[in-house]
Amino acid sequence: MVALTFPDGARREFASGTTGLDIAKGISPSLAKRTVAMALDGTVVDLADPIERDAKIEFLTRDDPRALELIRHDAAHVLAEAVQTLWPGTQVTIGPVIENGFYYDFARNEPFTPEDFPAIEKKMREIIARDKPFTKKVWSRDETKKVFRDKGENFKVELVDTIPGNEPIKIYNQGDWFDLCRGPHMTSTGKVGSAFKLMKVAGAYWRGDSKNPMLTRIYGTAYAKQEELDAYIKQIEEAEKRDHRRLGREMNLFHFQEEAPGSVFWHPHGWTLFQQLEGYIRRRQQATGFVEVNSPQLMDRELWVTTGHIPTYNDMMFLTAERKEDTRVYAIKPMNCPGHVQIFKNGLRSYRELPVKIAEFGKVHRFEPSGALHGLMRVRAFTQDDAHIFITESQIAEETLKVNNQILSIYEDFGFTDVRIKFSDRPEKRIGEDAVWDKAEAALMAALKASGRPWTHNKGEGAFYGPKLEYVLRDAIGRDWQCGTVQVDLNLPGRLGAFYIDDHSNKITPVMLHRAMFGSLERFTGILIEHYAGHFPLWLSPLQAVVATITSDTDDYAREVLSLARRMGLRADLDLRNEKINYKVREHSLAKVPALLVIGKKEAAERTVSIRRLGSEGQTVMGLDAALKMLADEAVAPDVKRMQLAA
RNA sequence: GCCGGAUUAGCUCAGUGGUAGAGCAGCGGUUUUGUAAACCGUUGGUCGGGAGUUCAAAUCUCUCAUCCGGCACCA
Repeated sequence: MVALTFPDGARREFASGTTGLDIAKGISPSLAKRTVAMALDGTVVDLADPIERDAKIEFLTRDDPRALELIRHDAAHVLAEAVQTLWPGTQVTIGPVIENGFYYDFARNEPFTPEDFPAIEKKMREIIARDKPFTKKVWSRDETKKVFRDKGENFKVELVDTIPGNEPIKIYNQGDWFDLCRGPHMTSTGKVGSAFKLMKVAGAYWRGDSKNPMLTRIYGTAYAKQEELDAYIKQIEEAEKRDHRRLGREMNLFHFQEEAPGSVFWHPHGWTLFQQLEGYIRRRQQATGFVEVNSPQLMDRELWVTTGHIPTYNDMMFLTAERKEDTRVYAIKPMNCPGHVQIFKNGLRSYRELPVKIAEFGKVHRFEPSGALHGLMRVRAFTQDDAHIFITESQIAEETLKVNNQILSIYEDFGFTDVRIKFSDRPEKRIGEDAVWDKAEAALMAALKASGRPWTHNKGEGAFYGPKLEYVLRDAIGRDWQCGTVQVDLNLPGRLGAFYIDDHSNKITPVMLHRAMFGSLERFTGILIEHYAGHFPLWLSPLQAVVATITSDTDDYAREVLSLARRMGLRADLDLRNEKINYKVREHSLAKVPALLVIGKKEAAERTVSIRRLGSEGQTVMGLDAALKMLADEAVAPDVKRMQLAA
């Protein structure tokens, strides 16, 4: 007998081996009909599974949030059957559930195109309408491999070998069609419903390795209800509207062109935004003891051999050509650290000076693979808010924690509170002794734990010279981008011969922390464009106010308003064009100008302005001085505001 | 880098082998206007670059470049 506890707290006994379906039927036929799966002690399993031990039992209907994964997973199976029915000979591989849907990877000589979607979706609807039950069988390893080998499903054969020896090999049937699958599944294909949609096709390497053949991946999504699917599609459309590449063009912030793939042409407004961010970081780091430097763009290639960059990243570095007058080859810096070590090394350093915190808004160049380029988010030339902190070993945890706290405090100023932190430890390709890595990882982990923030472990993803913490922000379209980072480096300072004199007159190699807060200013600008959907807070907005006239009679007063606004430090423009005020309001609203100062005869006569704020329908009339003072106050950066309050 | 798609006026896009188009923007006029598009006129293109097929190519083929969606990569 097994004792099952129901959600209402009732506890009943059943014969061991009774299935969830039996129990549901015993409660009520309609419950059995609505139930798609069950959860035993919180783990979702097939409703047809026999129950062998005491547990808490719950029946899941389609509407249960936990059933969404099942709907999508079942949809993936239906997709696979549809594709194999339409194109016999296509091999199936894997088809997991992902964050916003599912995909299935197929091996077929002819690639699929989105034009195939209607036919595939039609076939999927047929399969769903047939409503065949999902049934599970456990096969032996050899039997499974033979069946799939005979079917020509070579990828599935390979997959069987990756399943750990102690796990059963499960086969799920839906009618005649079957697939190797971990499960669980719902009771039948009909439960998938009709709220699904194929989204896109893409190439993807078998088992995620670029050395393997490329498969065709079909992405799809599915929801319990049509309204939820519609809402999801709507949400994607809305996200596309705030895509930074689109807003960058519409707001005239920057552009790219063929001659400089992956390099930004910053327009005046975009550059203003960039400079606000740079100024913000400059103030923040200045307040915590960083000093700013500037190091050479080009340095001898040999230096980069010493650091280990050339051996690790040769293909991704830009190098100069040899020339008659100078046969040395120079590398365009892909990182600022070697330059900062040179500055640290120039002159004798005492332990009393540590920590030495050297910062630079260094522009680095990296030959990123062509397929990786993506607007401002992934470029070949970018500016880091980079710094290197030279410390003793005993200072690692304390200084790392300080950096961590400043990064999080900075993100908060922009409204990012949901920040993912990743801890990345030693990669396969690395420099330095394992004992050194042990120390570096332990110190970094201590700081991470002290921060009290949630984090995830990114095994083997550290830099070649040390472990790191990465701070990840999400863009409008749901893609994650690494911004800040702090890395413990027990290798490079030694390689470059840096040392300080300790309290016993010994030469000691310092530990170096690499840190970046925005990371790439280009990327952070892109993320902010999307985060604010172009509606920047006043302190960041490239153009803060436009003075717009209604008739030309008031041009002189408008010019005076502009000049006073500028004298107060506001970034303002003047619109004296011979256009109706409706036209001007529309145009500047679309350009996302935060404040519109409208000047008519009344305002000129009374020395007032009519302020219309972006996003509001109405306007308020204020005295000129008060209006400008209000805007100037609001235009103060959040960190400056705090400094003013502290003073 | 790999798979697929795209590239026509400043922008958004139409044009499937036979004389390159529209809307918006721009420019020139008229209009002096009260909070999201006044009216009239008009400029603008080696159809991404190169090669080929053809009497004839924006259109078909090849190739290169860039961009887009994924994958791989990301010091």
